[in-house]
Amino acid sequence: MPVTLKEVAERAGVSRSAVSRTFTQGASVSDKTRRKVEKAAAEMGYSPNALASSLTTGRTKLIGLVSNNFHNPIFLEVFDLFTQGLQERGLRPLLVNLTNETDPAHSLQMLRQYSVDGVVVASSTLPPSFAEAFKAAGMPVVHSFGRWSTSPDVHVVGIDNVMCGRMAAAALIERGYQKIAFLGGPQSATSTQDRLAGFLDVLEERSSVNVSHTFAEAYSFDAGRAEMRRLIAEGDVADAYFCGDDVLSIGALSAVRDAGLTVPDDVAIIGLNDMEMAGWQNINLTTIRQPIREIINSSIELVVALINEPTRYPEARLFPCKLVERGTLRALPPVKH
Amino acid sequence: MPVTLKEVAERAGVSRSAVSRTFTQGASVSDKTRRKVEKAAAEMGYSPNALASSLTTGRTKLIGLVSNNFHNPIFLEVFDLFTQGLQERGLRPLLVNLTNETDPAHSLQMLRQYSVDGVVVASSTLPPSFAEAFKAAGMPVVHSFGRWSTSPDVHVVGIDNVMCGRMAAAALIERGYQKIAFLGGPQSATSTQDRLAGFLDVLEERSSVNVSHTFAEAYSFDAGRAEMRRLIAEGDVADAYFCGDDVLSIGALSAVRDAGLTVPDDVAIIGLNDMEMAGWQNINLTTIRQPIREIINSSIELVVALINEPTRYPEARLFPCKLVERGTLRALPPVKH
DNA sequence: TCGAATTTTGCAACCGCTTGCAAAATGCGC
DNA sequence: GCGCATTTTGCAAGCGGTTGCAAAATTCGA
Repeated sequence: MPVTLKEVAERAGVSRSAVSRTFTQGASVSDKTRRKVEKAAAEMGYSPNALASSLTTGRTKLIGLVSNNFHNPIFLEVFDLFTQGLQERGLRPLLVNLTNETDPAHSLQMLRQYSVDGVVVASSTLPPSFAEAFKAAGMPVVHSFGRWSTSPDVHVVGIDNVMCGRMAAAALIERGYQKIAFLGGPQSATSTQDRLAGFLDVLEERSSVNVSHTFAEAYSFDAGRAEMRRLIAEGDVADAYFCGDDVLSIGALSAVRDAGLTVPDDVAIIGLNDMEMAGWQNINLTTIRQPIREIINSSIELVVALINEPTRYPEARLFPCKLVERGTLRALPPVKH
Repeated sequence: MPVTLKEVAERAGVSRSAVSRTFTQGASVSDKTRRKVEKAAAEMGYSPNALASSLTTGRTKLIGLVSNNFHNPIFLEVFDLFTQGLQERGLRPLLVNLTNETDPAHSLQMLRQYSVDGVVVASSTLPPSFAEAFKAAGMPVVHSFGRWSTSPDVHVVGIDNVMCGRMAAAALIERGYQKIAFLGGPQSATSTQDRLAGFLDVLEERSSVNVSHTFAEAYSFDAGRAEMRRLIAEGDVADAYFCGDDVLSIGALSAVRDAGLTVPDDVAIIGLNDMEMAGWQNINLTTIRQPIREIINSSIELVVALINEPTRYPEARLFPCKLVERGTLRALPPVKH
């Protein structure tokens, strides 16, 4: 049904090569034939079949976007930025949903069947084994939101979660909180582990502050709420919590308020991500902003670079995070002179 | 780099056709050669190149998923269900982001270049012209969340928005509200128009109730909040609002509460969608549930059916919605005998 | 205007896989 | 064990493009 190169060639009265060349960047065609071809192509509504050309060029312009976080609102932003960023570069995202998927082999096969040019693994909870498996199969891969310290061979773009943990701890100390806790995401997530490590790193030296930590079962509202309810029921509530991420924070917040406690006076909460919803006035969450847009643009640039330079030396691209002050942490005490 | 059919054939000591046939359903191969081939394939880690085979079969197993709603949390659920549903059937979603896109021609080209087998347009705000353009280009297309009444030629899967408007009106009347309003999404969205039509349909006959309506600029928190603030500032607040969708409702709710009004006593709100977040205890929104899972499964089934039967007579598949009672509407008055 | 240098063009092979067709192999009944 | 029907197999062409190479056309200098 769709019109092919051959038909355009016939109509334009030129060879198939001529048509092919007018549609490939930097090929040698005279203005005259180019015009003939373009005219014919326009008349017939021809556009080249990217898949057919991929056979000979070895490039599909397909980028696999694999993720397992389809319930965290932050991922809407991720998808939006990724798809737009890829489209702007003439690339197409092939989405792979890894929910309930534990074996890299299967996803690898899905991607290989479509010979994607590169893969972006966007997840802070997927183990490094996924990105590593793709890399081992010879695919350019970048792990966005991943941990770089333990997978030195795969390109990572994201933030320094340890440093974020430190930043959260510092913010709480500066504001004078004494009984402080970490309410993390799933313990198996590298992001959780690192945030906790940085957090403890700062706080363990301070003998004056009381530190503790627990984990929620997932980065989700329900998990955050359940864990906070448990803490409240046990009667061991801290003054201030650093929560694993924003959606967890919102869950925790709801539990705190349901218990009749006020925020930030009885219990303070600081999140991480700064997803759109964190700024909604009825949420108004103080949080550490992860620069999603920069991470994603950089991930795209990197995976594209990798396509042309597959043996490129692995790197970690880390972006600084910033504290976004809203209503769930008390204000800084006035500076003394 | 990746291993090809030819290499497997050589290793297994059979012809290329034999290898091809062992990997295609229902082809005739003896057990003996099948075993030989499978052994060789396993040893070499071969998996067939879907794109190459698409050249001859005319099927890419790629389904275009086009949308423009990348900021409405409901779409996370949509993406999750779609990608999982497609994967289960051995299909792959090719995501197309139509944010800021007004011309169907460009998206059409993107889809055609990759010769997708079918397209699902998932949006209640995209004009019917998109789905129609795809259909005109000979692509199997289903418009999920679309309006069927004005595009009788394209397959639509979704809900009856007019009926939902009626349902909302009835719910408000049953509960004895007297001053009632519709706070819609963008006026250009077919979903908004239809919900309003159904709403007015029920209410206009009732001379005792006071009805009005306005529109927010988008289906978004900010738009809902802004519109509700405007209404409050003008001092013309109704007792009960039917909001365009859940995210709009949440925005409106935040404005109501900021103004010191209580919900549902001073102002009641009913949304539409029942996205995950509507059930969060700190939101607790009474809303009309749109059966997303059913809509999406049905959309997938339909687009798959369309692939094999392109001239299939167009149909609209509408799923009933249900009221989900939570905390933003007062309870039903007791039944009188 | 002519010949050499340069650019443009078409041919043909190939990318990885499928499939109609005819030949080869197998199965079956007696 | 034989002849026939049936199944399995390989050949070769083709899907829609790209590209190295050599021939044809153009450009350019003198």
